[in-house]
Amino acid sequence: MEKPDTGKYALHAKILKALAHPTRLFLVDALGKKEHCVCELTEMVGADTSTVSRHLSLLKNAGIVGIEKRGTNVYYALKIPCALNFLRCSREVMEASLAEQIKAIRKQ
Amino acid sequence: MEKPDTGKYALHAKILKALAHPTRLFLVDALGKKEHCVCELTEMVGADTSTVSRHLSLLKNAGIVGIEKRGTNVYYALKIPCALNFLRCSREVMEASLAEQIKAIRKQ
DNA sequence: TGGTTATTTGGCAATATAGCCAAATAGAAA
DNA sequence: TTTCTATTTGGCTATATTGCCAAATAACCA
Repeated sequence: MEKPDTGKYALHAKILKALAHPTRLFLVDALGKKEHCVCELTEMVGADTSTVSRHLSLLKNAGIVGIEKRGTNVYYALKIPCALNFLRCSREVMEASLAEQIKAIRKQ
Repeated sequence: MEKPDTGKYALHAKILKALAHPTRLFLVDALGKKEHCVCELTEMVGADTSTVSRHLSLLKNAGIVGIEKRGTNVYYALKIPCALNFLRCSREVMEASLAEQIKAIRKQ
């Protein structure tokens, strides 16, 4: 068994970290349906443009989304469609975790 | 489409965040094979006991692992086996992301 | 050219996270 | 009881993350 902080675990954690934020999950969900420019996403998210831009560039750095410039707009699109499967998959974990937590509360 | 910071996305992000650390991924991997006490895990991880204990309690709060006290030891076990499927699933994302990043570097 | 719009980036403050050491706690055994 | 071991928690520092505003940049249009 490999120790943590070796490549494998660090890399894996990096990807999870990139997705581990409500706004970024929202963005990935939205981009999974179709590409959007920053202004559209800003409108959907309801935060400052600069904030949304930073979240998007973080996702870009993780290799999850890509960009295409058209006119003054920058269009973001999901580059890794399997990220959606992964999210669906992790939602099961979320639901199971929730169920466990409810059980734990009842036990108190 | 639901806005971020509503329950669904926040909860999902919480679970991902709990897993988004090299040491915690390592711990989940180890506990996926069999239960372990903190001292065993500390040995495997190679960090301070207090650090490992804190990572474990974070996983416990997320509902991912559970404990059983036996003697002076505390045994941790994976409470949500589907977390392993999820990790396998997210590894695909990691690999795809890596491939995309390599492509991006080549383009420069 | 100058002006307008979309986006990114610098800078800052608030907050969260991670790690260690040392102290507190819990249980087992002498 | 005291002592020992395993684990958790308090306290601290260092670092990372988030979000906003304001300034910089980029691409278009007049």
